[in-house]
Order: sequence, then C-alpha cells, then structure tokens
Amino acid sequence: MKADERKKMILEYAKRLFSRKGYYNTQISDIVHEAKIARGTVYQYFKNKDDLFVTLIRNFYNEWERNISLGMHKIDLKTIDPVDYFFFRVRNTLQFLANDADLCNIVLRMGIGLSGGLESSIRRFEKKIQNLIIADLRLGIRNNHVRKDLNIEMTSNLITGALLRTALYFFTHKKNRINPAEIEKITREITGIFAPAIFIQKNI
Amino acid sequence: MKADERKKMILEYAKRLFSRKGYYNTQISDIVHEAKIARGTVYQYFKNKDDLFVTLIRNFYNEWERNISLGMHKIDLKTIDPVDYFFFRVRNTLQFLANDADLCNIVLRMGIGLSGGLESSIRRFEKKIQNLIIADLRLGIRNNHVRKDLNIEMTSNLITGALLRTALYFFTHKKNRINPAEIEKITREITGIFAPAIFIQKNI
Amino acid sequence: MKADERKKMILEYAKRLFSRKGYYNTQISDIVHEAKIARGTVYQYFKNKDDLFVTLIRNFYNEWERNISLGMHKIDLKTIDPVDYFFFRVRNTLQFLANDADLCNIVLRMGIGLSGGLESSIRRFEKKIQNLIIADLRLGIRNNHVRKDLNIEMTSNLITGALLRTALYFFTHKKNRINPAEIEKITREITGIFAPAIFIQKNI
Amino acid sequence: MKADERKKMILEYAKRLFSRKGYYNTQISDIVHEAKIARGTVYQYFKNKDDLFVTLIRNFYNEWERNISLGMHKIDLKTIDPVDYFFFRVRNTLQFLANDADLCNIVLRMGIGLSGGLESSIRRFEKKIQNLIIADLRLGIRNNHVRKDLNIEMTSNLITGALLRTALYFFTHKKNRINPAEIEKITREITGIFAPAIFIQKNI
DNA sequence: GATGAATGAGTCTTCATTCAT
DNA sequence: CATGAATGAAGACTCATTCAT
Repeated sequence: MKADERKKMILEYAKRLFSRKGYYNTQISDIVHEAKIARGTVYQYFKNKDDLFVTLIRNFYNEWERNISLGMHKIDLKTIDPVDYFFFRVRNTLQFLANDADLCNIVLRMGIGLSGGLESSIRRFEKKIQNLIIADLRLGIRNNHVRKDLNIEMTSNLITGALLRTALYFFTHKKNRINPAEIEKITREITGIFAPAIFIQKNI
Repeated sequence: MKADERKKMILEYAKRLFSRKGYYNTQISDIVHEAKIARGTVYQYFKNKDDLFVTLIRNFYNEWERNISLGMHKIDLKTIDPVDYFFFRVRNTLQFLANDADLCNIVLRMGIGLSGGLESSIRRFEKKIQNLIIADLRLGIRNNHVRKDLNIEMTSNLITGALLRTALYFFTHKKNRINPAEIEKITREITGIFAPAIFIQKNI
Repeated sequence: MKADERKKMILEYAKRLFSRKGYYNTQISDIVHEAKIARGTVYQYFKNKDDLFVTLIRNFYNEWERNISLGMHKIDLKTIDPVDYFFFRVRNTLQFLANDADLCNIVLRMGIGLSGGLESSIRRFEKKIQNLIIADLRLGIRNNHVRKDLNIEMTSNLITGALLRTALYFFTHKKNRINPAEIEKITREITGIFAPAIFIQKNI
Repeated sequence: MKADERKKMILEYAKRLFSRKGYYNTQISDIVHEAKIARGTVYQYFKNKDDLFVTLIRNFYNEWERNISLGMHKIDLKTIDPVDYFFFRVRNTLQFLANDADLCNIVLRMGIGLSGGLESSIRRFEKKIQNLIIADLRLGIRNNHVRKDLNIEMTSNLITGALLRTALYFFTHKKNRINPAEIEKITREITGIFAPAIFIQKNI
C-alpha cells in the first residue's frame, strides 16, 4: 500500500477509536489491531500518539475552513435578508458537522483531560466558531440588521452553545444518518428561535 | 482529623486537580502530594480512583437536586408570568453552577475519554437538565403560555446548550468571581433572547 | 528495607552489571532480576536509567575527591623529596582505583557510545586526574624539582595514560584481589620509569 | 555505482557515525540517511549491523599490520641505536593512528558496552600493540640494550597506555590536522621520557 | 487510622531486519 | 541491484493498588 493511503487508513481507524473510547482509552494496540497492521507501522507515519491525534484535528480544521464559507461568496451582503444569511451560516455549519460524526464527537465532546497541547488544539475549534458569530453580529449591527443593544459576547455564547449541542445531539447521539432535508428543517427551527430576538423587524 | 473531615478534604483536593488536569492526567500521587497525606490514606476512604471520582460527581448531583427548585415551591404556577418562571429557572441553574467552578468544569467539559461507567456518570447531568427543560416546556404548553407549534426536543437542546456554555464561559474561563448581580444580568439577557420565540405574547 | 539501604543496594547491583555488560547491554530487567525486586522499585529511587548511571559516577567522583589527597596534608612541600611526592600521588590513585574494580572498569573503559550527557559525565574523571598531574608538574617546576624544559601537556598525557592503563590492567583484567604490598610495588616501578626523565637529579 | 565502491562508501559513512555517536547511538537509519541510499541497500552488502562494525575494525587491523613495520626491514638490528629503534616504533604507530581520527576514536575509546564479540574485536588492538612492545623489550634485553631488571609486563602497560592516550588526545580531541613534523616532535618527547629508564646508557 | 515502600501489569516507543516490487 | 514499506520483538517507564509496620 502506498504511503499516502496507509496514512489515511490509519487516521481513519484512529478517528473511530478516539471517538468511541477517547484518547486515553484508545491504545496503539487497539488501532493496529483494528487496522490489521504491525505496531511499528503507526510510528512510520506518525511521530507518536499525540501526533496522530493532532493530525486528525488539524485535518478537521482545514476541512472546516474550506467548508464554512461554501456558497457564501455568491451572496450580496447588501441585499440579502439578514435572516437568510443567519440561516445559511447555521446550515453550512450543521451540514459540515453532520458529515463526520466521529470527528464531531471528538471535537465537541473531548474536554479537559487531554494533556498540554492536545486540549488547546481541540478548544481552538469552539473559539473559531464563536469568533465567526461575533464577526457576523458586528457586521449585522453595522448594516442596521441586528439590534444595536444586543450583548454580543453573551449572544455569541448562546448561539455557539445551542449550535454545538444540537450538532452533538443529532449527529452523534442519534444513530440513523441525517439527510440534508432534516438539516434544512433543524436549521429553520434554530433560525426561528434566535431571529426574533436578534434582528430588527423592519416590516411588521 | 476526624474521618469525615479527612474524606471531605481529599475530595476537595481531588476536585481541584481533576478540574485542572482531567481524570487521566491527575495521579493519586498528585492528590496525596497536594493534600500532604500518605499514598495509602486515599484508599482508606475510597475504594479506588474511580470511586473517588464518582463520589465527587454524586455529591454534585445531590447538591444540584437540592438547589434547582430552591424557592420554586413558593410560586403559584397558575398566576406567575411564564417569562418570570423561565427567568427563575435560568437564574437558579446559573447560580448553582457559579458556586463551584471546578465541578462546573468537570461536569461540563469532561467528555469522552473516561472509561465505561465514568463517562455516563458525567453525561447524566446534561440529560437531567434537559429533561427538566422539556418538562417545563410541556407544562407551559398545557398552561397555554408556550407556543404549541414549538419543537420541544429541538428547543430543549438549544436552551441546554446555550445555558451550559454560558456557565462554562463565565464561571470557569473568567477568573474573577461572579456575583449575584451579574448572574441576574446574565439571566435577563438569556431570557430576553429566548422568550420572544418561545412564549405566546398575550399582551402586545 | 529502608529507603537509603534499598537505594544503595540497587546502585550496587547496577554497578556490577554496568561494569560487566556496559550501559546499553544492561537492562532494567537485569537489575531487578539480580536484586530480586520489582521493576517499579528502581523507578522509586531513580528517575530513569540515565539517572541511575549518573548517580553511580557522581558517587565515584565524590569518593575520589575525598581520597586523592589522603595523607598529603602531613607533607611539607619544601622538604619532601619530589620523587617521594610523585610516589605518594601514584600510590594514592592506584589504591583508590584498586578498591572498586567495577567502577574502575566503568569509568576507565566506557567510552563513546553513551549518549549526550552520559559520556561527558564519564570523561570528566580523566580530565580531573590529568589536571591534577599538570598542577603537580607546575608546582615541581616552581620548586626547582622538575626539569624546566619539560613539555607539560605531553608529559601529563603520558602519565595519565600510563596510570589509567595500569589500573585497568591490574585491577579489572586480573581477577585476583590486589593487596597493598602489590600496589606499593607497582607504584615503585611506575615511579622508577618516570622519575629519571622528569626530575632534576641533584645528587649524582 | 560498482559494488565495491558502494560497499566502501557505506563503510565510510558508518565509520564517521560510529566514531561520533558510538555503536548503539548510531542507527541504520542514520547511515542510510547520510549516505542517501535505501534502508535495504545496507543489507545487500553487510549481513547486519554487527557485520558492518566488525568489517570496519578488521580493515583497521589489516591496515595496521601493513603499516607498523613500515621501513623497519631496512634496519640492521645489530647496529641501530636502540633509542632510535624505540623512536621509529613510536613514530610509526602515531603516524598510523593520526591518519584516521574516526577509526582511532572507535578503536581507542569504545570500551565496554558492546555486546559479546564486538568488544573483544576492539580489545584485540590494544593487546596486539602491547604484545609488540613486549616482544621489542625482550629483544632489547637479549641484545643488551635494555636493562635486565625491567619489569616487562609493567613497562609494556605504561608505554601502551601513554602511547594510546597521546594518540587519542592529539588526533581526536584536537580538531586541527596533525602534520608529520608535529608527530616527529611528539615522538621525540615520548622517547625522551621513556628512554632514560629503559635503556642501558652505554656512552655517558 | 496512617504510612510509604513495593509491586507488576500495561503502554508507548524504538529499531534492526525482511521482502515484495 | 535498489528500494522503502512493513514487521514485531524488546525495552523503558508509569501508576493504581496493596500491605506490613
């Protein structure tokens, strides 16, 4: 097997195991046993267990960065309905998270208990998502779509928490695969809950 | 030192360490070193490391059960403004979590990565809080305060996620102690965000 | 067993094994097997294999520093015959090295092949002994006992090499214990070889 | 590249690495990386790591045997000044060792810590050189040049130790290349130190 | 009850060697 | 011949737990 494929394959098995059993309860033995390869092979492709884990997370980020703004460039910020904008953002995020339940589980659930660098590598994701929300809220205020008296720090926390928990709940707890239609429906509900309190209702 | 005090003291040190470093990165050595007691002493009071951890969590639950309905019995569900009811619930929850940043950190952040029973012992808290919210929403619908077309499963997730993240953000990330006035303010903001979409607006 | 005794005992077994098989061919398993203790016990007393080794060497140095000038303070440098002074120095050194064939073997024979800090910790001994010789030669020149045209760097190397090799040869190669009388004899021979070329022959 | 050249090239890289880092700290990886060849190629030319090392040492011996008596056949043992004879021997030995600092380092410094056969393969060199000295001393006694009361075992050790340490000191510690003139000078000093004690001074 | 020395199963990691391409 | 992916035995080190004092 070529180096590239083998590396990908090891990452795949590791991801599943880390997701199901966590970092510390996943042994290199488990990975090589599942992948039916020799113990040393893992170390040909990854410096150590940490490296394996961090590579997984890094890949996740890269993927996310590529996906989060998918289709957004077509949007004209001046003319789009701010509620639609919110809707797009939420849907893109959920769609992305729905793609990989294992990574979703790892990134959203693994909390403290990872030593040193590992934890912060995980935490970064939440920060990134929250920063995006903050930026969007500020943009909305400048464009007169979002209520000026909104507590941005607070609201960004509420939305981030609500969003991530929804993803975790629907994409990892529930076993059956989630289809785009369902994500559309979930997104509509989330938008319905947050929109009234956030946006300036122009045409009532 | 009396047996009871000694046990409490060990739990206290363990809590701080588990909170800061996680379960797997906290060694019995760390605990006995911090507590300035002998290695074996821990085992006089706890069957093993797991027991120590589970006892911590169990105490947390008992405390929570005692606190969550604090002052609620005085309320007449027939006459209270549903928004006030929501407000009370949120405040009680936040107040409770604000009391112990370490346990807050453990319960809200420790995710997968705990073997077997440990994880589920942690997960139970989120389920309990969500069930409470679901019960409250149903009650509201029966009493004609909450919109009938609300997706309860969905909404309970949004509120749970928003609430827990807020608690984590303000009570563990921020170093300075949170005072009741601040909690009051935070609670008002949360209520302000969720109320418009959840409750039937009778008097507009 | 008390901590102090146990530590000493482990060092003793480690010394013998390091001496006979070298650093890399001595496994922690070998040590615990010989000492009839558990694997972990070694790590209760030493941070790691390196630490065990370095402790051994450090003890050797401390011992040497204490021994090298043994009985020298009684000597009046102005009146003593310089050849006798040389004789005393050589005898003290040999006597010290004869006491512990294993450490002698480790310090004199273990060369390159020890990673990083380990090697330099060994090398220090040779430097120390050579520096002592250099200091003595300079002293001799100042006191008009040693020939002024002597190449000190060169000569110190010759004496160091000759001395250490003799120690290695007689104290570790030969199995039978060396007694003081033999050391006396060896010392006389060494003195006999070097004295004519080094000292100014006053009374011929 | 031809098989012969390739083998020589691998030996060259191995020698440098063994000399700098020792046997156990030199990995096959290091060698193939330095030589920019594939991992398996080494095993096309050498049975294993041991074989690589032993070949290195064997080459050294062959070279030494060829060199040690260089120019000695022209000498008439009956007429040559014994001090000159000693001088020639020392110079030849030093000249040979000065040629290859890396091998000098390996052979003179690598002590215990090599498993089984490897160590004895190294030790042989010291024995050979000492045996040569012993033979020369005996020859000197027979020819009435060397003092009859000399302790041969002892003296051979002193000379061997002095000689090897000098080689190590000047040819591996010192970075700058040693030229023939310097070797000549060093040889003269060594001869100056040992000659007075060893030879019968006929013409004073 | 308290102590802390001792235990040893369990893990990660290394690295010489093999072998199909 | 050359390659480099794969192997797996071997070794260092950790740490929860026990138990004699």
